Amino acid sequence: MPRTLKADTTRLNILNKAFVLVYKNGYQATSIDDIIATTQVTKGALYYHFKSKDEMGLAIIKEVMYPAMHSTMVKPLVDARDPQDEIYTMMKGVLEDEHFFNVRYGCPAVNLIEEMAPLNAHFAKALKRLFEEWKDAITISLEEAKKEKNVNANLNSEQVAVFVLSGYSGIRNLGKILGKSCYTIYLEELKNYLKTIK
Amino acid sequence: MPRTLKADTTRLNILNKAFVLVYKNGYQATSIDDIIATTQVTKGALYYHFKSKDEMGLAIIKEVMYPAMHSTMVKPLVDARDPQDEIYTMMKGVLEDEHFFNVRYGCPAVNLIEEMAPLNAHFAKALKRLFEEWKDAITISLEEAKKEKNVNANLNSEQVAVFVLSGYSGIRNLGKILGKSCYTIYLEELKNYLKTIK
DNA sequence: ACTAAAACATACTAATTGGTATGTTTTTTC
DNA sequence: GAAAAAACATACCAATTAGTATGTTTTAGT
Repeated sequence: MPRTLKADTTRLNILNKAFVLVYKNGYQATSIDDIIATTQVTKGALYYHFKSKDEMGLAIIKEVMYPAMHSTMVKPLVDARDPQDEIYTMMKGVLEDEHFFNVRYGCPAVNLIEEMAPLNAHFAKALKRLFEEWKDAITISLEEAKKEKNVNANLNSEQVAVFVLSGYSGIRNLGKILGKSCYTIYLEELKNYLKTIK
Repeated sequence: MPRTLKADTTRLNILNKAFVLVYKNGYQATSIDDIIATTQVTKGALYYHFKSKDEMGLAIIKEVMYPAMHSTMVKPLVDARDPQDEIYTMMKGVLEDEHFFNVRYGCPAVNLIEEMAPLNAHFAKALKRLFEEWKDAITISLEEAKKEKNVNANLNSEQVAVFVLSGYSGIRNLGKILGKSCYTIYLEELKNYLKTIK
């Protein structure tokens, strides 16, 4: 449990650098030694802040991934007046953000689901929370749009949300083998699809 | 290079058992020792058939995954007369096949793309071939349907194919955290989407 | 300034990793 | 049936793994 500002800085330094390593190489392929090498933090310090690698991994999900995903994926949909437009814009923004993410390495959360969900129930639960919130944001925005007659009244909002999420997760995966061009193709067809729920 | 029938049997035994281990635990998390333990094949025999773990991994993709995916995903679309129907049926069949695949562990090929595409160019290339062929099968079936006026004439077939593939890959990922129910939801909305390309 | 806890540092460990060196046994070929 | 090659078996190895034991230094509270 960190108290001092310095300790907090150390903890965040570990979390952020470890996040990047895990993002690029996978969780299991990132060793504690890799992390202490790139953070310049000693093993004693690391194990003072986290009692195991898995605890650190969970902290990465909750303290690094969650806030990042929330602000880029969930927030843009809150109070959406025109979900079709806003879902597309959000998706385009996420896929074109090359600051945090890039085509080659996909999406940190999708990667971690793929690798760790079957192996670690705690990871699965934390990652599920991430995507449930995103799904709910889409669902709610569609339900609101229904009231304002901006989308088809007999639309199954949650069904559409799951469909959109699956597209995102999948194109992040395909991007790794097909390259960035498939993002553009996907976005074009997403646009077409969103038109049809009017 | 195997010659005898017995040697071929050993090789295939390794490949099939290793495939299952990799499918369930990931490639990097599956050790050579794990493989020799479950196959009852000694290390000497294994390294007689494959000169490295990566060579074995490539053989798994080409000799186990490729044929399996081809028969369940590509073949059903060849000579498709009504692609909307056949794409849906194929997808339903793939997602409901619990013999080879299951929700918890996702799709072997998707898993491997996620884990290995950024780390190993040979893996990426072999996996790309798999999905390119699947994509082409969908594209061609749609182009044929255009001629017979079964789908919209100004449809971008490849774009639809990429969109469908992304949905598949994504729902395999989401299935790991949301469980089997999301397969059903996804299939329902896929059906809706496919109606719109008429 | 003193003390206790917090924060970090160093040196280790036992287990596991992919791979190899050096065998023996089994088949094939002539 | 003998020689050669193919197929397999055993014992090892250096490197890496997550984690720990045992320190020292820094900070906070009085």
